[in-house]
Amino acid sequence: MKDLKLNENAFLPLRDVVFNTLREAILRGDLKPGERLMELTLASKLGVSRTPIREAIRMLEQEGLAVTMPRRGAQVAGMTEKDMEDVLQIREALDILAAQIACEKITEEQLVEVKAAAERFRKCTLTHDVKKLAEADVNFHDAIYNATDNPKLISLLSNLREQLYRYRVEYLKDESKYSELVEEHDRIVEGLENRNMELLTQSMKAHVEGQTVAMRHVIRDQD
Amino acid sequence: MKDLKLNENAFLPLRDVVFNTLREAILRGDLKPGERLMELTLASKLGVSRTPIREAIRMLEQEGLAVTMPRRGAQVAGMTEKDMEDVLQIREALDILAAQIACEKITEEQLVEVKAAAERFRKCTLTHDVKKLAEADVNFHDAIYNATDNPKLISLLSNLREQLYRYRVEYLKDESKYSELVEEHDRIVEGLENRNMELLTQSMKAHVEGQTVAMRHVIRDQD
DNA sequence: ATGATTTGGATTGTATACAAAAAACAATAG
DNA sequence: CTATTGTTTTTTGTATACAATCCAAATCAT
Repeated sequence: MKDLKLNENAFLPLRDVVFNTLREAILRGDLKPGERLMELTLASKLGVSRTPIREAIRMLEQEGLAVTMPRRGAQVAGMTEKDMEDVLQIREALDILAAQIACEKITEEQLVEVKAAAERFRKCTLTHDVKKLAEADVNFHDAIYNATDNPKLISLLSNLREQLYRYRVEYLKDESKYSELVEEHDRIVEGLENRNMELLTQSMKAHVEGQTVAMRHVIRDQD
Repeated sequence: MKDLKLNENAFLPLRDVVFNTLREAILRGDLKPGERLMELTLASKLGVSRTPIREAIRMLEQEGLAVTMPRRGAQVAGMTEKDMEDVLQIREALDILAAQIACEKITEEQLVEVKAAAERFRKCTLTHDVKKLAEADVNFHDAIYNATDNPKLISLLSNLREQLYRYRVEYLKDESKYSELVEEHDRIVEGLENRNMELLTQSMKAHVEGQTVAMRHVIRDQD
């Protein structure tokens, strides 16, 4: 386990601060799958008592980032290839759903935001800054999610993305796919702009399927 | 708040027992939307300390059954018509997804189970026992979910169903729709049996859309 | 009266103490 | 040397104590 340090924010209860800290540590890989989350250890590392640690663990558990066996404590949840496939399958369906809802409901303002995000993404493909690129991609999809006006769907999708996060950045390292991604984004924007549900559904489907294939590839290579 | 009593199970940690108890109380309406979940009150009602109560609340929170404002405690989450629509929209997409996956993966054994559940449902429509009927319907859909071999999808769908639960039983009280429901189930079974993805998708879509309309009706009537 | 302010009680947040279970270790018998 | 039992240590589960915050009623000034 790498050193952990509290992401301090004086206004949030400690359980939330601890939750965010652990969540990020898990996502960035500082806490590895299978690693035990021992209350006393974490408590002393983060300089708090066991109480907020325990509450944070209960929260991580429900997010799918930790698993606990009663009386044996919690561990960082592992992500097998199968798990990843399962998540991708769900995300594919919901990403398409989000696009379809957005197609009907998106406002001019929101469309502008989607376009801006697509443009930022395009620019980032030129700078070779993978971190920024990933962020731009997230923004693009979030802009579409937001247009659904369905908070439950939005939070579900962001939870799914979270679970995929560990492999996400990897697949964005393949620069040969950049132009393809930009084109896919453009087609999605076109679909939204013209309220062309058919085109939009097809292009979003192609986009997420492409990502699915790419990530599957990344996972295979790692093992 | 109606009287609460611990669903005692000596092997589970108290937090889980409390969680189940509160979850069921919320779903059956004993704890009403907006009702405060006060730690000390619940603790004394259930005869435990605040610690397991707090942990259970963190879990309910992540399930969407409770909402908490920092330093102000938790309340039972309300379900507006809008919330319900949002959940139904998601469930529709995922139910169809589940059917499509099942169509490819379902085993003979699992198919037998689906058929049996459909038959049990049909029988229940004759007895006018709404509770049993609801249970049979749950079994039918669970049998399909199980065939997806995707645990994350299964647990997501059962969480969504949970959120709809309060209105579920209501819509099953309209006996005039029973024959329609039975027919829809039959078509779904037919689709699975013949591995006819097109038919299956259509019939599942019709089925969940029908439920959506019925529930929307129920909600409107209540307000 | 009305509005600001103080103050007491209620409630949540955090730390800690103690109990119970599990894990690690050591000792002994085979 | 292995297996088994008993003992110690570690770790989780639960209760409780104390601190910080919030809320509402009472008080005070205008």
